[in-house]
Amino acid sequence: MVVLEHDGESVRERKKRETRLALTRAATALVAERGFPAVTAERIALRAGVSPRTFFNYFATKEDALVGHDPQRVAQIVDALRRRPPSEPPLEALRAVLVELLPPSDVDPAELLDRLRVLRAEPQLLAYQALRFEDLERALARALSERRGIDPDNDPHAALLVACVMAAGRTAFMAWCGTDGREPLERILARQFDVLAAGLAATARSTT
Amino acid sequence: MVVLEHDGESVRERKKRETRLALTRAATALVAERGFPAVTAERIALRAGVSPRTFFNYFATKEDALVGHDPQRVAQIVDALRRRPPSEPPLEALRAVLVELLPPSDVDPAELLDRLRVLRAEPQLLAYQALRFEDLERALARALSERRGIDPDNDPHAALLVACVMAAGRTAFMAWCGTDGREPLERILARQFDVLAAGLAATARSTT
DNA sequence: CTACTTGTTGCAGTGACTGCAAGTTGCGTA
DNA sequence: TACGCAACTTGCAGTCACTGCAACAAGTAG
Repeated sequence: MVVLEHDGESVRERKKRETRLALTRAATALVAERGFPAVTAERIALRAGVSPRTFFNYFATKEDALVGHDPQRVAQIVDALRRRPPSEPPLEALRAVLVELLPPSDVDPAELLDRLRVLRAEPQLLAYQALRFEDLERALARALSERRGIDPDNDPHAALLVACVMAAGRTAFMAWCGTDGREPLERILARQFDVLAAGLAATARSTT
Repeated sequence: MVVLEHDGESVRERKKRETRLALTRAATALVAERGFPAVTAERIALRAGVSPRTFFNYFATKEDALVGHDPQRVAQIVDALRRRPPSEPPLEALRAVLVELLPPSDVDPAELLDRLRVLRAEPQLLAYQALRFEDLERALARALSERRGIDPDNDPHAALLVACVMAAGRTAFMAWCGTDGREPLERILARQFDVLAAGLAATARSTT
């Protein structure tokens, strides 16, 4: 149970962060024990030591407590993509940006693993995570189309490329979870990008 | 408003099919008018001329009335994949199966387009659709891993390949919707597969 | 026409989620 | 240190998604 450092924060900020963390921990533990549908928001709140109403001050949905979203993060990644040199091939630009920024740095890896394990077992949560990934996917596709000067709403090439890249991200997270975190996420992510870059046709033929 | 042929069906079967169709049509129209969150299950039922309770006899969730799932379909596609010759490269096998079986044949294309347009505008529905696609994705990844004799729960290669293939499917549907159905879905789908097969790296460099 | 099966409906109940109107608590200021 | 503002927590009442159950209606097979 690692508590990451956060200096220069007020008492208020610390309390909020603690409550938020307590809620996601409670949610993760309860869902691991009983399964997502059997866990009520009320129970999560009580285990975390706050009122049921407060739960919804922190998370808009039960799913949010487990998946966790961060609009800033999307903006950060898209900005990084925009700052890449225009001459760089899109796949390389995406790779550079995502390998650096996709692995969360502000979360304890052990807890992230716990949450991923729960996620993998609960279809409902997986769908919710897909929604979050799709936010990023759309934003990236838009940025990429603009970069190439094509109408973002009708650019199947960019859409496909970005979707494949996000697939690399998703599968890397899952594979990382499969190794129980023993192999660093960055390396797995890099390997998935290698597979993509080498061309799926070629890779698919080999038996690994 | 095309009503497809269905012969040899009993009165019961016809009524059920009609009610189901009325419900999805009502749902599509209402959501197009007011947006998904503003539409209640009750209103959908009333517009379709059935009681609110009956709505939930047909669909487990509000989303289902718009996205529509079909477990048989997943099984059908996976079976088709299993019947492919083992020597065939995975990407080609997937392509052959999906180009033939992914475009729905039992739905009026105009209504499908309506639903896709609504889908594209509503994040919540998009997420639900992602869940449905993920069902298929998981099943295909499993079949592919088994075919190659690898543990299905830890085969990032297969997971990535299938995810990319499903991305081709998803983006093809969206691009088809973007052309208002003027270009046949099969052709767009085939083109997305061409992009995949040619290797993303190469394609991404070109400017279309 | 009768017995059986299948589908519809209303009702009551649970739980997710929201807006509102109090309280509490941290924090800058006099 | 006491005051007042702003932010956070809480309870309450309400809406809506969704479910199980039991009565009822309608199609079906003999």
